[in-house]
Amino acid sequence: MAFSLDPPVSREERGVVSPAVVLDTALTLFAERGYHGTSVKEIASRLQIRTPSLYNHMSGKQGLLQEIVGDTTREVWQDFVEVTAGIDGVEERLEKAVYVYALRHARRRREAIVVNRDVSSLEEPVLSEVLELRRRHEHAIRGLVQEGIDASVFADQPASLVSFAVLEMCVSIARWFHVDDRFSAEEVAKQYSLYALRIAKGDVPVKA
Amino acid sequence: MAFSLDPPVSREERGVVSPAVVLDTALTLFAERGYHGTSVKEIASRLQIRTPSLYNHMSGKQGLLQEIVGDTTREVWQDFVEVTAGIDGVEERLEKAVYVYALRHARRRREAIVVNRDVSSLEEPVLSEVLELRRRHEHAIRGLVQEGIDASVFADQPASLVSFAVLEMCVSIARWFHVDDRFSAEEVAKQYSLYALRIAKGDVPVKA
DNA sequence: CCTACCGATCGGTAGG
DNA sequence: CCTACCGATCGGTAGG
Repeated sequence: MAFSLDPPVSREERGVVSPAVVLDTALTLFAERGYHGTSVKEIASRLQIRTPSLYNHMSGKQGLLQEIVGDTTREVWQDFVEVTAGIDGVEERLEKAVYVYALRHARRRREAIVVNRDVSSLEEPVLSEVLELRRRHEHAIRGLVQEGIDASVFADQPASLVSFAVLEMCVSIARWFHVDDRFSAEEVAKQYSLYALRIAKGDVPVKA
Repeated sequence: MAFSLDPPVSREERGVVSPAVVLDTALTLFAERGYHGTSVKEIASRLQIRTPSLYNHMSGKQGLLQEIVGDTTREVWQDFVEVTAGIDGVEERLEKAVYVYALRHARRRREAIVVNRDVSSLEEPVLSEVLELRRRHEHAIRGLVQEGIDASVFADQPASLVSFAVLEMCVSIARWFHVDDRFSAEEVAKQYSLYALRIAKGDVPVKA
Protein backbone atom coordinates (compact mmCIF):
# COMPACT_ATOMS: atom_id res chain seq x y z
CA MET A 1 0.00 0.00 0.00
CA ALA A 2 1.19 3.50 -0.81
CA PHE A 3 0.61 4.91 2.66
CA SER A 4 3.02 6.89 4.73
CA LEU A 5 2.34 9.27 7.58
CA ASP A 6 1.90 12.91 6.75
CA PRO A 7 5.39 14.31 6.17
CA PRO A 8 5.95 16.93 8.88
CA VAL A 9 7.96 19.24 6.70
CA SER A 10 7.70 22.60 8.45
CA ARG A 11 9.96 25.61 8.24
CA GLU A 12 10.78 25.47 11.96
CA GLU A 13 12.05 21.91 11.88
CA ARG A 14 14.04 21.97 8.67
CA GLY A 15 15.33 25.52 9.00
CA VAL A 16 15.35 26.10 5.24
CA VAL A 17 12.67 26.66 2.64
CA SER A 18 12.42 24.02 -0.06
CA PRO A 19 9.87 22.94 -2.67
CA ALA A 20 8.57 20.33 -0.21
CA VAL A 21 8.17 22.90 2.57
CA VAL A 22 6.37 25.33 0.25
CA LEU A 23 4.04 22.56 -0.91
CA ASP A 24 3.31 21.53 2.67
CA THR A 25 2.58 25.09 3.74
CA ALA A 26 0.31 25.64 0.77
CA LEU A 27 -1.46 22.38 1.56
CA THR A 28 -2.25 23.55 5.07
CA LEU A 29 -3.55 26.92 3.89
CA PHE A 30 -5.55 25.50 0.96
CA ALA A 31 -7.19 23.05 3.37
CA GLU A 32 -8.02 25.83 5.84
CA ARG A 33 -9.22 28.56 3.48
CA GLY A 34 -9.61 27.00 0.07
CA TYR A 35 -7.54 27.57 -3.07
CA HIS A 36 -9.21 30.86 -4.03
CA GLY A 37 -9.26 31.95 -0.39
CA THR A 38 -5.48 31.61 -0.07
CA SER A 39 -3.05 34.18 -1.50
CA VAL A 40 0.56 33.50 -2.38
CA LYS A 41 1.44 36.30 0.01
CA GLU A 42 -0.04 34.27 2.88
CA ILE A 43 2.07 31.27 1.93
CA ALA A 44 5.19 33.44 1.86
CA SER A 45 4.26 35.14 5.11
CA ARG A 46 3.92 31.83 6.94
CA LEU A 47 7.42 30.90 5.73
CA GLN A 48 8.77 34.32 6.75
CA ILE A 49 9.95 35.18 3.27
CA ARG A 50 8.75 37.64 0.60
CA THR A 51 6.38 36.66 -2.18
CA PRO A 52 8.93 36.68 -5.04
CA SER A 53 11.25 34.28 -3.17
CA LEU A 54 8.48 31.71 -3.29
CA TYR A 55 8.99 31.37 -7.03
CA ASN A 56 12.39 29.78 -6.48
CA HIS A 57 10.51 26.75 -5.08
CA MET A 58 7.37 26.53 -7.19
CA SER A 59 6.09 27.16 -10.69
CA GLY A 60 3.07 29.06 -9.38
CA LYS A 61 -0.05 28.79 -7.25
CA GLN A 62 -1.84 26.59 -9.79
CA GLY A 63 1.15 24.24 -9.94
CA LEU A 64 0.88 23.62 -6.20
CA LEU A 65 -2.79 22.70 -6.55
CA GLN A 66 -2.07 20.39 -9.47
CA GLU A 67 0.60 18.55 -7.54
CA ILE A 68 -1.58 18.13 -4.44
CA VAL A 69 -4.73 17.00 -6.24
CA GLY A 70 -3.01 15.07 -9.03
CA ASP A 71 -0.71 13.04 -6.77
CA THR A 72 -3.44 12.25 -4.27
CA THR A 73 -5.92 11.11 -6.90
CA ARG A 74 -3.36 8.87 -8.58
CA GLU A 75 -2.52 7.31 -5.22
CA VAL A 76 -6.20 6.64 -4.49
CA TRP A 77 -6.55 4.63 -7.67
CA GLN A 78 -3.26 2.82 -7.06
CA ASP A 79 -4.41 1.89 -3.55
CA PHE A 80 -7.59 0.37 -4.92
CA VAL A 81 -5.78 -1.71 -7.53
CA GLU A 82 -3.16 -2.99 -5.09
CA VAL A 83 -5.54 -3.87 -2.29
CA THR A 84 -8.12 -5.71 -4.38
CA ALA A 85 -5.64 -7.67 -6.51
CA GLY A 86 -5.70 -11.43 -6.19
CA ILE A 87 -8.68 -11.57 -3.83
CA ASP A 88 -11.55 -13.87 -4.73
CA GLY A 89 -14.45 -12.90 -2.44
CA VAL A 90 -16.36 -9.80 -3.54
CA GLU A 91 -17.26 -9.03 0.07
CA GLU A 92 -13.62 -9.04 1.09
CA ARG A 93 -12.64 -6.93 -1.90
CA LEU A 94 -15.25 -4.28 -1.04
CA GLU A 95 -14.19 -4.32 2.59
CA LYS A 96 -10.54 -3.79 1.73
CA ALA A 97 -11.25 -1.12 -0.89
CA VAL A 98 -13.32 0.86 1.61
CA TYR A 99 -10.74 0.31 4.34
CA VAL A 100 -7.84 1.86 2.42
CA TYR A 101 -10.01 4.70 1.14
CA ALA A 102 -11.27 5.52 4.64
CA LEU A 103 -7.78 5.16 6.11
CA ARG A 104 -6.37 7.62 3.61
CA HIS A 105 -8.99 10.21 4.52
CA ALA A 106 -8.10 9.87 8.20
CA ARG A 107 -4.33 10.00 7.61
CA ARG A 108 -4.17 12.62 4.87
CA ARG A 109 -6.88 14.98 5.94
CA ARG A 110 -5.54 18.12 4.29
CA GLU A 111 -5.04 16.47 0.91
CA ALA A 112 -8.53 14.98 1.04
CA ILE A 113 -10.15 18.32 1.87
CA VAL A 114 -8.37 20.12 -0.95
CA VAL A 115 -9.08 17.36 -3.48
CA ASN A 116 -12.78 17.47 -2.73
CA ARG A 117 -13.27 21.19 -2.34
CA ASP A 118 -10.94 22.65 -4.94
CA VAL A 119 -10.90 20.12 -7.77
CA SER A 120 -12.94 22.54 -9.88
CA SER A 121 -10.18 25.13 -9.63
CA LEU A 122 -7.78 22.86 -11.50
CA GLU A 123 -6.70 23.79 -15.01
CA GLU A 124 -6.22 21.40 -17.90
CA PRO A 125 -4.78 18.92 -18.55
CA VAL A 126 -4.67 17.85 -14.90
CA LEU A 127 -8.38 18.55 -14.41
CA SER A 128 -9.40 15.96 -17.00
CA GLU A 129 -6.92 13.42 -15.69
CA VAL A 130 -8.20 13.79 -12.14
CA LEU A 131 -11.87 13.59 -13.12
CA GLU A 132 -11.16 10.44 -15.14
CA LEU A 133 -9.35 8.78 -12.23
CA ARG A 134 -12.18 9.64 -9.85
CA ARG A 135 -14.74 8.26 -12.29
CA ARG A 136 -12.72 5.09 -12.65
CA HIS A 137 -12.54 4.60 -8.88
CA GLU A 138 -16.26 5.21 -8.40
CA HIS A 139 -17.14 2.80 -11.20
CA ALA A 140 -14.84 0.17 -9.74
CA ILE A 141 -16.59 0.38 -6.36
CA ARG A 142 -19.95 0.35 -8.05
CA GLY A 143 -18.85 -2.70 -10.04
CA LEU A 144 -17.94 -4.53 -6.83
CA VAL A 145 -21.36 -3.78 -5.37
CA GLN A 146 -23.13 -4.93 -8.54
CA GLU A 147 -21.03 -8.09 -8.63
CA GLY A 148 -22.10 -8.85 -5.06
CA ILE A 149 -25.74 -8.19 -5.89
CA ASP A 150 -25.56 -10.49 -8.91
CA ALA A 151 -24.02 -13.20 -6.74
CA SER A 152 -26.72 -12.69 -4.08
CA VAL A 153 -24.00 -11.85 -1.56
CA PHE A 154 -25.41 -8.32 -1.25
CA ALA A 155 -29.04 -7.21 -1.10
CA ASP A 156 -30.75 -6.40 -4.39
CA GLN A 157 -30.69 -2.60 -4.61
CA PRO A 158 -29.36 0.25 -6.80
CA ALA A 159 -25.57 -0.23 -6.87
CA SER A 160 -24.95 3.42 -7.73
CA LEU A 161 -26.65 4.70 -4.57
CA VAL A 162 -24.66 2.28 -2.45
CA SER A 163 -21.32 3.23 -3.98
CA PHE A 164 -21.99 6.97 -3.68
CA ALA A 165 -23.09 6.63 -0.07
CA VAL A 166 -20.10 4.50 0.90
CA LEU A 167 -17.47 6.61 -0.86
CA GLU A 168 -18.73 9.97 0.39
CA MET A 169 -19.11 8.65 3.91
CA CYS A 170 -15.37 7.95 3.78
CA VAL A 171 -14.51 11.33 2.29
CA SER A 172 -16.17 13.05 5.21
CA ILE A 173 -13.74 11.46 7.69
CA ALA A 174 -11.24 14.16 6.69
CA ARG A 175 -13.62 16.81 7.96
CA TRP A 176 -14.03 15.62 11.56
CA PHE A 177 -11.22 13.21 12.37
CA HIS A 178 -8.40 14.29 14.66
CA VAL A 179 -5.40 12.19 15.62
CA ASP A 180 -6.04 12.94 19.28
CA ASP A 181 -9.58 11.57 19.05
CA ARG A 182 -10.67 8.55 21.04
CA PHE A 183 -10.17 6.46 17.92
CA SER A 184 -7.14 5.74 15.79
CA ALA A 185 -7.19 6.13 12.01
CA GLU A 186 -7.15 2.34 11.71
CA GLU A 187 -10.09 1.92 14.08
CA VAL A 188 -12.16 4.44 12.17
CA ALA A 189 -11.31 2.81 8.85
CA LYS A 190 -12.22 -0.61 10.25
CA GLN A 191 -15.56 0.71 11.49
CA TYR A 192 -16.37 2.44 8.19
CA SER A 193 -15.57 -0.66 6.14
CA LEU A 194 -18.02 -2.46 8.41
CA TYR A 195 -20.66 0.20 7.68
CA ALA A 196 -20.10 -0.36 3.97
CA LEU A 197 -20.78 -4.07 4.34
CA ARG A 198 -23.90 -3.37 6.39
CA ILE A 199 -25.25 -1.07 3.68
CA ALA A 200 -24.36 -3.51 0.92
CA LYS A 201 -25.66 -6.65 2.61
CA GLY A 202 -28.84 -5.03 3.85
CA ASP A 203 -31.19 -7.62 5.31
CA VAL A 204 -28.39 -10.18 5.57
CA PRO A 205 -27.15 -10.22 9.18
CA VAL A 206 -23.61 -8.89 9.59
CA LYS A 207 -21.54 -9.86 12.58
CA ALA A 208 -20.40 -6.84 14.60
CA MET B 1 -42.13 20.31 6.92
CA ALA B 2 -40.47 23.43 5.62
CA PHE B 3 -39.83 22.08 2.13
CA SER B 4 -40.66 23.76 -1.10
CA LEU B 5 -39.23 23.17 -4.53
CA ASP B 6 -36.29 25.26 -5.58
CA PRO B 7 -37.69 28.68 -6.53
CA PRO B 8 -36.96 29.10 -10.25
CA VAL B 9 -36.40 32.82 -10.05
CA SER B 10 -34.39 33.60 -13.13
CA ARG B 11 -33.94 36.83 -14.99
CA GLU B 12 -35.49 35.44 -18.16
CA GLU B 13 -38.77 34.41 -16.54
CA ARG B 14 -39.33 37.43 -14.33
CA GLY B 15 -38.00 40.04 -16.70
CA VAL B 16 -36.80 42.27 -13.87
CA VAL B 17 -33.95 42.11 -11.42
CA SER B 18 -34.95 41.86 -7.76
CA PRO B 19 -33.25 40.88 -4.50
CA ALA B 20 -34.61 37.33 -4.96
CA VAL B 21 -33.23 37.09 -8.49
CA VAL B 22 -29.82 38.38 -7.39
CA LEU B 23 -29.74 35.90 -4.52
CA ASP B 24 -30.68 33.04 -6.82
CA THR B 25 -28.02 33.97 -9.36
CA ALA B 26 -25.38 34.27 -6.67
CA LEU B 27 -26.48 30.90 -5.29
CA THR B 28 -25.89 29.24 -8.66
CA LEU B 29 -22.47 30.83 -9.08
CA PHE B 30 -21.34 30.20 -5.49
CA ALA B 31 -22.33 26.54 -5.91
CA GLU B 32 -20.42 26.28 -9.19
CA ARG B 33 -17.23 28.17 -8.36
CA GLY B 34 -17.26 28.76 -4.62
CA TYR B 35 -17.67 32.03 -2.73
CA HIS B 36 -14.09 33.22 -3.24
CA GLY B 37 -14.12 31.95 -6.82
CA THR B 38 -17.10 34.12 -7.73
CA SER B 39 -16.82 37.86 -8.38
CA VAL B 40 -19.67 40.34 -8.06
CA LYS B 41 -18.94 41.25 -11.66
CA GLU B 42 -19.85 37.71 -12.72
CA ILE B 43 -23.15 37.95 -10.86
CA ALA B 44 -23.92 41.25 -12.57
CA SER B 45 -22.83 39.92 -15.95
CA ARG B 46 -25.19 36.96 -15.74
CA LEU B 47 -28.06 39.38 -14.99
CA GLN B 48 -26.98 41.64 -17.87
CA ILE B 49 -26.46 44.67 -15.65
CA ARG B 50 -23.40 46.57 -14.40
CA THR B 51 -21.77 45.87 -11.06
CA PRO B 52 -22.94 49.01 -9.24
CA SER B 53 -26.59 48.28 -10.11
CA LEU B 54 -26.32 45.08 -8.10
CA TYR B 55 -26.09 47.12 -4.93
CA ASN B 56 -29.69 48.24 -5.32
CA HIS B 57 -30.67 44.63 -4.54
CA MET B 58 -28.12 43.47 -1.99
CA SER B 59 -26.02 44.73 0.89
CA GLY B 60 -22.90 43.09 -0.52
CA LYS B 61 -21.32 39.79 -1.48
CA GLN B 62 -20.93 38.69 2.14
CA GLY B 63 -24.60 39.47 2.80
CA LEU B 64 -25.62 37.05 0.05
CA LEU B 65 -23.55 34.27 1.59
CA GLN B 66 -24.94 34.96 5.06
CA GLU B 67 -28.50 34.75 3.79
CA ILE B 68 -27.89 31.50 1.89
CA VAL B 69 -26.01 29.71 4.64
CA GLY B 70 -27.91 31.21 7.58
CA ASP B 71 -31.39 30.47 6.23
CA THR B 72 -30.50 26.95 5.12
CA THR B 73 -28.91 26.01 8.43
CA ARG B 74 -31.86 27.33 10.41
CA GLU B 75 -34.23 25.32 8.22
CA VAL B 76 -32.21 22.14 8.74
CA TRP B 77 -32.60 22.42 12.50
CA GLN B 78 -36.28 23.32 12.19
CA ASP B 79 -36.84 20.26 9.97
CA PHE B 80 -35.28 18.01 12.57
CA VAL B 81 -37.38 19.40 15.41
CA GLU B 82 -40.63 19.20 13.46
CA VAL B 83 -40.11 15.73 12.08
CA THR B 84 -39.05 14.06 15.32
CA ALA B 85 -41.67 15.71 17.57
CA GLY B 86 -44.20 13.45 19.22
CA ILE B 87 -42.68 10.19 17.96
CA ASP B 88 -41.95 7.48 20.49
CA GLY B 89 -39.76 4.92 18.73
CA VAL B 90 -36.10 5.90 18.49
CA GLU B 91 -35.73 3.90 15.30
CA GLU B 92 -38.56 5.81 13.63
CA ARG B 93 -37.18 9.13 14.85
CA LEU B 94 -33.75 8.40 13.35
CA GLU B 95 -35.33 7.23 10.12
CA LYS B 96 -37.40 10.41 9.77
CA ALA B 97 -34.54 12.71 10.77
CA VAL B 98 -32.30 11.15 8.12
CA TYR B 99 -35.09 11.18 5.55
CA VAL B 100 -35.71 14.95 5.75
CA TYR B 101 -31.99 15.69 5.85
CA ALA B 102 -31.31 13.54 2.79
CA LEU B 103 -34.35 14.91 1.00
CA ARG B 104 -33.18 18.48 1.52
CA HIS B 105 -29.80 17.68 0.02
CA ALA B 106 -31.45 16.24 -3.08
CA ARG B 107 -33.94 19.11 -3.47
CA ARG B 108 -31.71 22.05 -2.54
CA ARG B 109 -28.45 20.99 -4.05
CA ARG B 110 -26.97 24.45 -4.55
CA GLU B 111 -27.68 25.60 -1.01
CA ALA B 112 -26.22 22.38 0.40
CA ILE B 113 -23.02 22.71 -1.63
CA VAL B 114 -22.48 26.33 -0.56
CA VAL B 115 -23.26 25.60 3.09
CA ASN B 116 -20.70 22.84 3.22
CA ARG B 117 -17.96 24.34 1.11
CA ASP B 118 -18.11 28.01 2.04
CA VAL B 119 -19.20 28.08 5.69
CA SER B 120 -15.66 29.12 6.66
CA SER B 121 -15.97 32.25 4.53
CA LEU B 122 -18.80 33.54 6.73
CA GLU B 123 -18.17 36.54 8.94
CA GLU B 124 -19.47 37.02 12.46
CA PRO B 125 -22.01 36.94 13.95
CA VAL B 126 -23.58 34.58 11.41
CA LEU B 127 -20.58 32.24 11.47
CA SER B 128 -21.01 31.46 15.16
CA GLU B 129 -24.75 31.05 14.81
CA VAL B 130 -24.37 28.60 11.93
CA LEU B 131 -21.66 26.54 13.66
CA GLU B 132 -23.81 26.32 16.79
CA LEU B 133 -26.84 25.14 14.81
CA ARG B 134 -24.78 22.50 13.00
CA ARG B 135 -23.32 21.30 16.28
CA ARG B 136 -26.80 21.09 17.75
CA HIS B 137 -28.06 19.03 14.80
CA GLU B 138 -25.12 16.64 14.90
CA HIS B 139 -25.48 16.15 18.65
CA ALA B 140 -29.19 15.51 18.27
CA ILE B 141 -28.55 12.74 15.72
CA ARG B 142 -25.79 11.32 17.88
CA GLY B 143 -28.16 11.42 20.84
CA LEU B 144 -30.73 9.40 18.90
CA VAL B 145 -28.12 6.78 18.06
CA GLN B 146 -26.92 6.58 21.66
CA GLU B 147 -30.50 6.31 22.87
CA GLY B 148 -31.04 3.37 20.52
CA ILE B 149 -27.83 1.72 21.66
CA ASP B 150 -28.82 2.10 25.33
CA ALA B 151 -32.21 0.57 24.55
CA SER B 152 -30.53 -2.31 22.65
CA VAL B 153 -32.45 -1.32 19.54
CA PHE B 154 -29.16 -0.47 17.80
CA ALA B 155 -25.88 -2.35 17.90
CA ASP B 156 -23.39 -1.40 20.61
CA GLN B 157 -20.84 0.82 18.84
CA PRO B 158 -19.42 4.39 18.94
CA ALA B 159 -22.43 6.69 18.41
CA SER B 160 -20.25 9.53 17.13
CA LEU B 161 -18.88 7.51 14.23
CA VAL B 162 -22.38 6.43 13.25
CA SER B 163 -23.79 9.96 13.32
CA PHE B 164 -20.90 11.42 11.32
CA ALA B 165 -21.11 8.67 8.72
CA VAL B 166 -24.88 9.01 8.34
CA LEU B 167 -24.96 12.81 8.17
CA GLU B 168 -22.10 13.17 5.69
CA MET B 169 -23.47 10.42 3.51
CA CYS B 170 -26.59 12.59 3.16
CA VAL B 171 -24.63 15.78 2.50
CA SER B 172 -22.94 14.13 -0.44
CA ILE B 173 -26.25 13.63 -2.24
CA ALA B 174 -26.03 17.28 -3.28
CA ARG B 175 -22.83 16.50 -5.18
CA TRP B 176 -24.12 13.77 -7.49
CA PHE B 177 -27.92 13.90 -7.56
CA HIS B 178 -29.70 15.22 -10.65
CA VAL B 179 -33.45 15.59 -10.99
CA ASP B 180 -33.32 13.71 -14.28
CA ASP B 181 -31.64 10.72 -12.68
CA ARG B 182 -33.29 7.32 -12.58
CA PHE B 183 -34.36 8.08 -9.00
CA SER B 184 -36.56 10.78 -7.52
CA ALA B 185 -35.42 12.86 -4.56
CA GLU B 186 -37.90 10.96 -2.40
CA GLU B 187 -36.60 7.57 -3.53
CA VAL B 188 -33.03 8.55 -2.75
CA ALA B 189 -34.02 9.91 0.65
CA LYS B 190 -35.92 6.72 1.41
CA GLN B 191 -32.94 4.58 0.45
CA TYR B 192 -30.50 6.65 2.49
CA SER B 193 -32.69 6.54 5.59
CA LEU B 194 -32.64 2.76 5.15
CA TYR B 195 -28.83 2.84 4.98
CA ALA B 196 -28.79 4.79 8.24
CA LEU B 197 -30.85 2.11 9.97
CA ARG B 198 -28.60 -0.62 8.58
CA ILE B 199 -25.52 1.11 9.97
CA ALA B 200 -27.18 1.76 13.32
CA LYS B 201 -28.72 -1.68 13.78
CA GLY B 202 -25.64 -3.56 12.61
CA ASP B 203 -26.06 -7.25 13.33
CA VAL B 204 -29.80 -6.84 13.83
CA PRO B 205 -31.56 -7.86 10.60
CA VAL B 206 -33.21 -4.96 8.75
CA LYS B 207 -36.05 -5.64 6.35
CA ALA B 208 -35.29 -4.33 2.86
C1' DC C 1 -30.32 51.61 -13.96
C1' DC C 2 -25.74 54.05 -15.49
C1' DT C 3 -20.53 56.15 -15.90
C1' DA C 4 -16.63 57.16 -13.50
C1' DC C 5 -13.75 56.02 -10.14
C1' DC C 6 -11.76 54.49 -5.41
C1' DG C 7 -7.93 52.05 -2.65
C1' DA C 8 -6.57 47.40 -1.94
C1' DT C 9 -5.03 43.24 -3.35
C1' DC C 10 -4.20 39.70 -6.78
C1' DG C 11 -0.43 36.41 -9.05
C1' DG C 12 3.66 37.09 -11.07
C1' DT C 13 8.18 39.29 -13.28
C1' DA C 14 12.62 42.07 -13.75
C1' DG C 15 16.82 42.46 -12.17
C1' DG C 16 20.16 41.95 -8.93
C1' DC D 1 16.94 35.56 -0.80
C1' DC D 2 15.66 40.74 -1.74
C1' DT D 3 13.40 45.60 -3.58
C1' DA D 4 10.76 47.52 -6.97
C1' DC D 5 7.21 47.13 -9.83
C1' DC D 6 3.77 45.20 -13.45
C1' DG D 7 -1.20 45.05 -15.35
C1' DA D 8 -5.41 43.03 -13.90
C1' DT D 9 -8.99 42.48 -10.95
C1' DC D 10 -11.18 42.81 -6.49
C1' DG D 11 -15.56 44.65 -3.74
C1' DG D 12 -17.61 48.77 -3.31
C1' DT D 13 -18.90 54.10 -3.53
C1' DA D 14 -20.11 58.83 -5.47
C1' DG D 15 -23.19 61.02 -7.88
C1' DG D 16 -26.62 61.35 -11.04
